[in-house]
Amino acid sequence: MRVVRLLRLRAALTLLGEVPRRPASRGVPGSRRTQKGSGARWEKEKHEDGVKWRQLEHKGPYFAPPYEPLPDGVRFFYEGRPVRLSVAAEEVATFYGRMLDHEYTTKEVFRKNFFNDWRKEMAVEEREVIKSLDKCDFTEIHRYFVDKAAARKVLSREEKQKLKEEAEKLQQEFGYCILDGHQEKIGNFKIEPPGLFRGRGDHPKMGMLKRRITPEDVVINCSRDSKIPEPPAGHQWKEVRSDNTVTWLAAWTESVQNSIKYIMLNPCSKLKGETAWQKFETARRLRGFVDEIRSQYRADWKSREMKTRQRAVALYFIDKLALRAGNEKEDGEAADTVGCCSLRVEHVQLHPEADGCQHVVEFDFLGKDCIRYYNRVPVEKPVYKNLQLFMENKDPRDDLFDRLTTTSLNKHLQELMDGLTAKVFRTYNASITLQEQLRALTRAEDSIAAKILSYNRANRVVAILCNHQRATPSTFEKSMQNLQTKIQAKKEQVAEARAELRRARAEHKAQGDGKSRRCKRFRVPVEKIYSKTQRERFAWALAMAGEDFEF
DNA sequence: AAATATACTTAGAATGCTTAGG
DNA sequence: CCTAAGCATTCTAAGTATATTT
Repeated sequence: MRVVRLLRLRAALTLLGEVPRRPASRGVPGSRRTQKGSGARWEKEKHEDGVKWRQLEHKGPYFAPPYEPLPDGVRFFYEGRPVRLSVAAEEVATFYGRMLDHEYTTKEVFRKNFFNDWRKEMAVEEREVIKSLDKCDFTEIHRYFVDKAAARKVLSREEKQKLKEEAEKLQQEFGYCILDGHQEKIGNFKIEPPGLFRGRGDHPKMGMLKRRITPEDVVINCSRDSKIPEPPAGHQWKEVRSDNTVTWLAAWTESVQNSIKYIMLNPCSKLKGETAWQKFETARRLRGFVDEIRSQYRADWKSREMKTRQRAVALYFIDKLALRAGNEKEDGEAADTVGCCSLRVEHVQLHPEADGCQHVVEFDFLGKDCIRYYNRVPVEKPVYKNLQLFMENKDPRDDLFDRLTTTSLNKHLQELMDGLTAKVFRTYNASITLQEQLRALTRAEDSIAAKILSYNRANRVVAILCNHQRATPSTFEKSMQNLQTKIQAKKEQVAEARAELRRARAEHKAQGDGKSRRCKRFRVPVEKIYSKTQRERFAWALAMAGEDFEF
């Protein structure tokens, strides 16, 4: 289950933590900051407005290794006859061939886009021959990559070790930068390799060729007086600039959506940690304004201005249901998904009465990543009445909030509280929910195992609020699952019984253990909850969270 | 004021690694 | 031991937010 990890930690620490007394990270002086109020330690060395660094030095990005042509024995067939492809066409063919067992290759849009882009890479003669994807046979190519993957798996211990060391060497060479005198880990130092675009849901561009990026596509950002990264031999950077108002080290434009991709720092870096911390401070500040804001939007439900009413109802949804803001998107460029402000009439249904409640709104729409949001919620009467009004004389495809944009909503929020935007409500409500759940579910005398169970349950509640979920398995996987359903059910029963036993044992042990019995209300060692990486990433939170920290 | 560009966060899928159970 | 389930990490698509341009 995926849950916004920052808020998880932040709120969890408040209630769970045996919090280590150690400095947050290098560059942060040793003494622990005071428990409430501003995060003086993390604010130290603050630059003036908009400036993100004084010094930035790095080695540039790591490029995908060049294409290795297929061995002669691996052939591509057209209409049953082997056809020798040019290197350029072959490379793109391998992108498709290796995906043959993926559901994508059964989708018409994917196939059409791939074939269209593939033909562009072909030589004239190839293009004259290869005219239909249905007549293409990539099975040998596919087999080749399957075998290759299998061969990797059965490598000897030493060979695997060698591969690991090579990866480590790469990490050492390209994975770090110097920012203001400190070494920092980079998040994504590798340029994305070429391949076929894997858009989610019904993406109109799925299958398109994501071009290979060369140094000539890449803009480097570093300090003027630093050692400028060397482009790979025989190449040049598109541009080298020195802009210290941004945090990225390198950038390029991706060929499918024409959007800019960035090389940036790892979340454990000071820079990222600071902004994450600030984000929580903003959400925490909202606590002091939220009552006022709520009575304000309630009053606005009766405003004479339609614009204001729409804004007030939308804000109510964002607050109550943790919906995303819902920016507009260009159609034809991406899958048809919506958020709060971009909801259409077809996405909501009004029920005067349902499930024994009055004024029920039924939401059914695709949100971020094409994850379905389905919910039936009783709402207050004025909200219901307003929705009826907003839907009057509209087509299903019309905007529900036709007088509202994310920009105007955020402008309004900014006036209510400095730094307030729509997404802050998600952070705020998720954090508050986790904290309340932890309070409700845990007791001081619980064993550590029981507390962890409560913690996981609390997170599940937050996940439901935020509609975090994985896509349903593909039809292929589904049929596999069906075959195994019976076995699975039995296994689960057994596993559940085992888990129960283990839990009982753990509890027994914990009860008997004097040390853990002395635990205070929420104490659980932080290692039990967060992996090393997570603890590094949230060093700032660990450093600032005191015994009595509350969100 | 609408469209566009830019920079940054969020989040699911894919992949890698560890560990529990046979 | 080996295997596979489950967790962690990596990858990159898809969001949000806002500044700039038209």
